[in-house]
Amino acid sequence: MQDDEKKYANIVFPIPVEGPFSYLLPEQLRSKAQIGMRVLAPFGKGDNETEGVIVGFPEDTEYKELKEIIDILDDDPFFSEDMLKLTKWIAEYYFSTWGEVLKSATPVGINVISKRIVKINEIPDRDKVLADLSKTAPLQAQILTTLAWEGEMSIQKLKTRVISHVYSALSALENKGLISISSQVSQPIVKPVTDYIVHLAKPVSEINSEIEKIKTKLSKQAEVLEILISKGEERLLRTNLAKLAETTTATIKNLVQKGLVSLEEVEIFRDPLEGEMFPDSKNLDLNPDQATALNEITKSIEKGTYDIFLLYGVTASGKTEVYMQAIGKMLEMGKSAIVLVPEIALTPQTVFRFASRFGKRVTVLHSKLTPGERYDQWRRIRSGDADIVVGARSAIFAPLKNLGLVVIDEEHETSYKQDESPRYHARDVAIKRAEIANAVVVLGTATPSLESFYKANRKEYRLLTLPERVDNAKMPLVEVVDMRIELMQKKNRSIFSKSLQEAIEDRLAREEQIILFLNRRGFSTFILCRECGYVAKCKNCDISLTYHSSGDAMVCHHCNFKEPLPALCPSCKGNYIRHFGIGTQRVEEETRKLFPEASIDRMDVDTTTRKGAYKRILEAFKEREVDILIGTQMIAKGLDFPNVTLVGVISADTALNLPDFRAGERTFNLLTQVAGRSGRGQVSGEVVIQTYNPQHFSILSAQDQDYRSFYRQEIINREMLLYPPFTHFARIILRGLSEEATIKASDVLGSILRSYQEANFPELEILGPAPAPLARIKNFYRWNILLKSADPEHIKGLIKMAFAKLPSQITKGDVAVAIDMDPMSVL
DNA sequence: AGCACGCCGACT
DNA sequence: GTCGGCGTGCTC
Repeated sequence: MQDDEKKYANIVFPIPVEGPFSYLLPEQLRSKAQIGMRVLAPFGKGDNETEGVIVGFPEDTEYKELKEIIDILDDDPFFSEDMLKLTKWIAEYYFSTWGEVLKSATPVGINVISKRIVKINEIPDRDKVLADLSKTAPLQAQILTTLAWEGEMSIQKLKTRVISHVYSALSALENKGLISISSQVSQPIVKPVTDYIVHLAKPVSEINSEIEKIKTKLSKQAEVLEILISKGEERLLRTNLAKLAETTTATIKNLVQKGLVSLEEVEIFRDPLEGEMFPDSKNLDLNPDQATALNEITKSIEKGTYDIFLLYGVTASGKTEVYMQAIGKMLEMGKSAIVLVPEIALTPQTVFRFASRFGKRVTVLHSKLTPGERYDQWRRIRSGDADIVVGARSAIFAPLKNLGLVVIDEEHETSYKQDESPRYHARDVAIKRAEIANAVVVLGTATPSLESFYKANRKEYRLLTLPERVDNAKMPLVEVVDMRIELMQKKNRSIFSKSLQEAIEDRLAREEQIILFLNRRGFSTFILCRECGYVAKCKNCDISLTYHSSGDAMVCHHCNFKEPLPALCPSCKGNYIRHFGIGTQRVEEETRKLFPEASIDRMDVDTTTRKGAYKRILEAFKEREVDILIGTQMIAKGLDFPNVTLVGVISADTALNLPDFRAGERTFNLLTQVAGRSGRGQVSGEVVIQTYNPQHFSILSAQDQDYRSFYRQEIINREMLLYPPFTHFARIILRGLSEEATIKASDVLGSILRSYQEANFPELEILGPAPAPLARIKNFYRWNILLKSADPEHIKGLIKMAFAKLPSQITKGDVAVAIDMDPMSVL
């Protein structure tokens, strides 16, 4: 299209209303405007200056009174056409809007933020006006008083400071001429940072004689010059040079003024890996299975065709080495790669391996980065300076050009699903992105999700198998201990079975390391009065409180509500309040009691809140300063410590009894993953799993480390009950502070859905409405409606119809409705 | 989401 | 008559 034909532009905004909206493109912006650029445009009743994205240039529009785009914010498109296509697909599949998906695909802090500013006008007799107002309109008086103090403030701030419903009062005040309201745009929070490279401005001989002159009186200046000479061609940044000479940049400024050095301005990229050392690493030798897998992947890469591989390799089978060598091939072909890892697995270990192999071409993206770091890495990726991205879920939106490979490590991990809107699954988004870019996807795991293995069996994915551990390491021997027998027959009331206790003693004697795993933090799981049966519950949630020995408090694991442990039963005033069930704190205490000579550490959410704590604990364990590491699922995954030869699972039952269709899968995954931490080195490993359900197939399959056996049984269950992968679910969650309103809204929505379903989608099944298994969280009542169909298009169709014109009865009483497509759980 | 408009009970 | 609480509807 010719520039002068680009009269209109279609814009999407980050609002929950589906656009796009058409605007007039002023003549001076027509040559610059391109699809994917961000713009500023007046939007809504108050013409608020809002940031949006150009998604098209329509030739014509039905709208008569178009507004004009104010400005274009980018010099080249911020979103590529591929990325626009991908985000549009996400919006449609996961019931979000295009604009909202684009927003969540943008690094935080770079948006312009538009605010409505309220300003108090000059009022001749302010005190009198205020006094009159406080009699007739106290709210207006309150707002005016607040503004008199502050001068001006945003409506947002006013809402939090005074009351949330301020609009009618504001318009009344505006009509009286007491205040004025205007729109104000603030610049992005994060900006590029610059620094200066310091050059010698004169020949070295002249500088040397200058050094002689100033050596005694201006020793720091002389030192700076000496360092510069010694570094020769190396480009030194002003801040680094000052640090080296143990001085400030003022010293360098003086040298500039004397004409001895000159400064060259350069842009700095804030680097999350700054200051860390990564020794070079070379490709390792592959065993035959690894070589076959790599060969298959490489063939697809070379053909440049869209292909999906499921790399099913047992724990410690060397999947990462396969990924890295595949990436190596990719780089040779001038293409780029994304490696997605679960947030929890983004340990220094993973980053270390990639950075050692690929150096500065690697960048990391995860939630712990500062906005500045994230923004800069984003730009490094855009410029092609970094072409390998290792990151958590949202790194799937990294703006790589010429994408050739996407690796999803631990593809079964539920943390790949975002639990707020847009509720996308990064694995499925990755597959879509690869399809658009004609790239190769590698899904790696020791315990494939039922969905992925099913697709591999149906040849939708290509299955690659690594059945052996690398370096001839053996799979660990797993013993399952029946804790019922332990109690009934052996009269053992300890949290440790005889087997586990003996195994620990044995390893301690041999100076090998031990991991004890329990997927529940805190000290106990619930607090009960033995006289009247009272159980301490959270006052905000429908959940019993967990006792934490640190701080001697009862804590809610959902909302973090804390309460001191009562001395007497609050219900019957008896003094038989006791706590039951075990958490990691209790395990730590019992372990210390039983093995006083051992060095013990614990790793869970409670011990890793401080920055760097995570790294410190793992570092100490790696250096073998710690014999026994106790932890939650944080230690179940990805850790590679060759000296660990025993893993003890204190209780395998925590996830098993949850009322969720993935309970069995989750239990098998967790047990297999944690068992995989044992015996990764030369000495073979052992695992002891304690359980009250020793006959359950999830536990028996985990004992044999036999995924296929687990799959064969679980897939039968899924087929019988028509659960995924045989169907798709959409879960509609209704949430409200009033139980009555929540139930009412659920009923209304349920019957609307049913009426459309019967007429249009007879095979689609509607379950509920019913209270969610966690029926109250943080004071909100929760009700579920589940839609189930083999065809996700039917679910989409039904939801579209039912939500096209929602009666007000649903949102009345502040009931919020959320739709979760392909939910990870129904809790 | 964010904002304005319009309806209606409560209070001057 | 206003005021302000609350539901309704629109945003190029």
